[in-house]
Amino acid sequence: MPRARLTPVSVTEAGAALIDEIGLEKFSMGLLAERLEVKTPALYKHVTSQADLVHRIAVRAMAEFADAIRDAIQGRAGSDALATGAQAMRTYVLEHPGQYAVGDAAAARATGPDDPIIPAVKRVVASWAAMLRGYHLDSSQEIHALRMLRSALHGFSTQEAAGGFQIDASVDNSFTWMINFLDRGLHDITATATAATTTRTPPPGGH
Amino acid sequence: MPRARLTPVSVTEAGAALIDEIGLEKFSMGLLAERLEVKTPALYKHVTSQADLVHRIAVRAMAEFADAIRDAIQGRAGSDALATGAQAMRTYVLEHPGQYAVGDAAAARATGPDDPIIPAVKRVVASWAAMLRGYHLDSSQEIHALRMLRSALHGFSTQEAAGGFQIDASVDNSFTWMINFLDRGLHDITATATAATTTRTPPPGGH
DNA sequence: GCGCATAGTTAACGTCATTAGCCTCCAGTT
DNA sequence: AACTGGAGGCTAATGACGTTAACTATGCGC
Repeated sequence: MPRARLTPVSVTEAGAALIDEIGLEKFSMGLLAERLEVKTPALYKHVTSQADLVHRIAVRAMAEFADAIRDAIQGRAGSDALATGAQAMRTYVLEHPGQYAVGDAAAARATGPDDPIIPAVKRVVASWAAMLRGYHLDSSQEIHALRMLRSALHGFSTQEAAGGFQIDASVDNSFTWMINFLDRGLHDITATATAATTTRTPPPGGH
Repeated sequence: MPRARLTPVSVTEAGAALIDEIGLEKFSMGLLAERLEVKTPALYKHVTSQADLVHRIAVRAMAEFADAIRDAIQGRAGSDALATGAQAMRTYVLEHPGQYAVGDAAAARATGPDDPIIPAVKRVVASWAAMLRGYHLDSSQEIHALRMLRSALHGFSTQEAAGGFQIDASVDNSFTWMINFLDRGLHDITATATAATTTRTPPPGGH
């Protein structure tokens, strides 16, 4: 049995892959050790606890997620940036459901400003904010549009990943429909920018 | 120590309350037994396993959730029904985060058509569908609008419940803003019903 | 008052996270 | 090439938790 096989990074990577395959509930140190062809206690030479390992996975996941969103939006603007970024998010969640779930949970209960997941979360928010800038929203509405976008994309992606959409046909169509809906609405806000912002905009007279 | 104190229902109710307080991760049979002033194995006289108990909690939660949505929408239509139903959902999730999470998870992996959670899920969907009918959408778009609505409301509520919105100020405003945005968009679809449905509707000429 | 079905109890087992203590391999020194 | 020290892996043990088995006691129907 040769030495120097595992490192904190390699353990984290293997854990990330495993958590995508079997989910956080079934994830265990024993399973990960087995996959690494090592006995369970060996893992503790590289991570201090299961909680520590999961947090490392979360940080790594959020960083990769931030990269994916940034790369998708890069060089695009407006509707194009929205559609591409949204698809990138959906793809990431579908391909890495466990990592996304863990990253999202860790971000929500991030301890302090020194938690290494915070920069990654900030990069995600910055990407979405940059994307929204293409719609020239009133600055007072940006925070609301951002939260709506996060909510809609997060909700759709996680429900799809969890198998929450019964008729699996046309989920693609539903997603693009939603993106079109959001895009149209964001454009209309800009178009009616001088009207009241907190009350409903009257429907346009016709097409 | 008198007899005949616990029942499957009372155990489920106590479990539901506990899971809201401490979350699914920290939930354990030992803690629930302690709260019921009983030793752990006593619970197994009323539920067959922890998985069984959690599933009972899920079914109960989904039924109560369905009731809340139905009651909120009852007797209302259009924008009013949307706003009230959405607030009812948000309130339920914020007040019962553990139960909602468990119910949602159970619904996603519902085994067969004989799973008792299915009727409850169907009632929820029926309520949303009835609400959407007030917007007179093209029938081909209903499924997409429904999924978008579920995604947005689910995403917003769960992220808020998890503490995912950093600046906690104005979360109320963000929610009503989102509801207004969705309402406006749904009205606009109806107004431009004869135009192409899968491509973006051109922005209205002006206000 | 008597029995018995049932709710609850104690004891025990298996699994998992975690820790302690040992062992062994290999890098760098000589 | 032998020496050594530290790092990485292993076995054994502990404690929490889910679960089962076997026992006990209680209160309802006769």
